Amino acid sequence: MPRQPRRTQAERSGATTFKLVAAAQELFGRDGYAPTSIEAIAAAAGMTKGAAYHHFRGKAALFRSVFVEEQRQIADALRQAAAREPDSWSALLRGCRTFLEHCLNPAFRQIVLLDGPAVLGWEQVREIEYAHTLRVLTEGMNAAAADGAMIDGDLPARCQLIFGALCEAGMLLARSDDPVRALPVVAAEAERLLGSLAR
Amino acid sequence: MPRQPRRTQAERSGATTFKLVAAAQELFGRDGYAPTSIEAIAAAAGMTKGAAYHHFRGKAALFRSVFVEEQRQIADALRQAAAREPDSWSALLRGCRTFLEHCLNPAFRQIVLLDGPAVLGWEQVREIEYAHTLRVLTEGMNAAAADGAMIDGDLPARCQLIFGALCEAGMLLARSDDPVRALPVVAAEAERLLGSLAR
DNA sequence: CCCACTTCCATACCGAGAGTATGTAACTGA
DNA sequence: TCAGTTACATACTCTCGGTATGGAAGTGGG
Repeated sequence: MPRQPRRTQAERSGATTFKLVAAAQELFGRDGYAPTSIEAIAAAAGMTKGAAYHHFRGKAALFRSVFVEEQRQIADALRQAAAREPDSWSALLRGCRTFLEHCLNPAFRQIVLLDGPAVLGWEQVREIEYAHTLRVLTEGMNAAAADGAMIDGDLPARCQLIFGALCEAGMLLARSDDPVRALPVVAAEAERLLGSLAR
Repeated sequence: MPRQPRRTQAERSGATTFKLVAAAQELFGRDGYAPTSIEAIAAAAGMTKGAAYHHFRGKAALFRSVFVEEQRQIADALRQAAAREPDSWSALLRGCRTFLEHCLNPAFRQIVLLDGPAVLGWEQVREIEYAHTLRVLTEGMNAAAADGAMIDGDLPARCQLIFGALCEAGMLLARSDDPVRALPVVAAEAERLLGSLAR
């Protein structure tokens, strides 16, 4: 009978990668990609560089995991918010507002909006986003279009444009003097933009 | 009577900074910010690091000059394109299309859309853009609004959102399989977005 | 239970590159 | 003419990403 190890390999591995990604998310989000060293991340996770380089190809790969994690989180938030709305159109509007609110999180802005494109390149960012944030947006738009609530056009391209507008709105909002008071006006403008696409 | 030097200090200084910025624009645009070393830039400009660090605080400062130069170039292109249009609204549309075409330039995308925000931060990027690209867009929108061609709302915020949409559209366009054929459809969607704001 | 094998992680090391210190040539102004 | 400033090169340091190596922990077949 094989003796039982205190922790299986999968457990060890999973625990350390989780701790690494969590620490990286914290530091990348606070200080940005370039000023954050792998060594600092490993130390914050209670280990050394060796562990990090064992589980990740390099700094960019670790960042990628953090980026994906951020995407997962916001996609979840968007889904939940949209699910509470009665119809496809109001779900779309609610999603936009939720996204803007999420942009008040500095770590999200730093990782997803500022560093993401530079570190991963547009190709990869878009690929990841299309599996999360953009996916939710696309589904919402398709639903609205299917309900006949939206004027005709190229929906994938439209999603992309709206998404770009929302990202910019998020930055604008977050860097305003009083984000809480600026939210309604920015959200209103975003909804006006979206509303103008309504049939 | 002071003897005439072959070149005045201002001439020397101006010539080297110009060569440095030109070389940096070339390399940053082709390879990106991180993979481009100061030494490589200086060498391409026919000098050593010392010159670069004499005229610029550091790598980011040199990049900033390049970024500003890119902004100047596109702002000029936008102004020229818009000036040929008969009315404020068609000038706005023409400007959007010109911006999209400009996004086909890989160096512009790399410097302005990908690296800019990560290297300079959103604050600084916005400040520079507001003196160039966003300034042109704002003027165009104000003119259109003054002509009564646009629905009411917060114009500064609207400029920002439209600008974000255009940037995303530019990336989408540039990375498509056949940019030349994709341009009409993306431009159409952008113009639909803008057109929906028409009165 | 044993033992070769793999996985996990730490320590030691290497090289690239950003930034600094210092020296020297070119220009300036009194 | 010459002291002082500006422009630039050379030499150096130091941080940091990445690799090589060694050992500890877990795994699976006998």
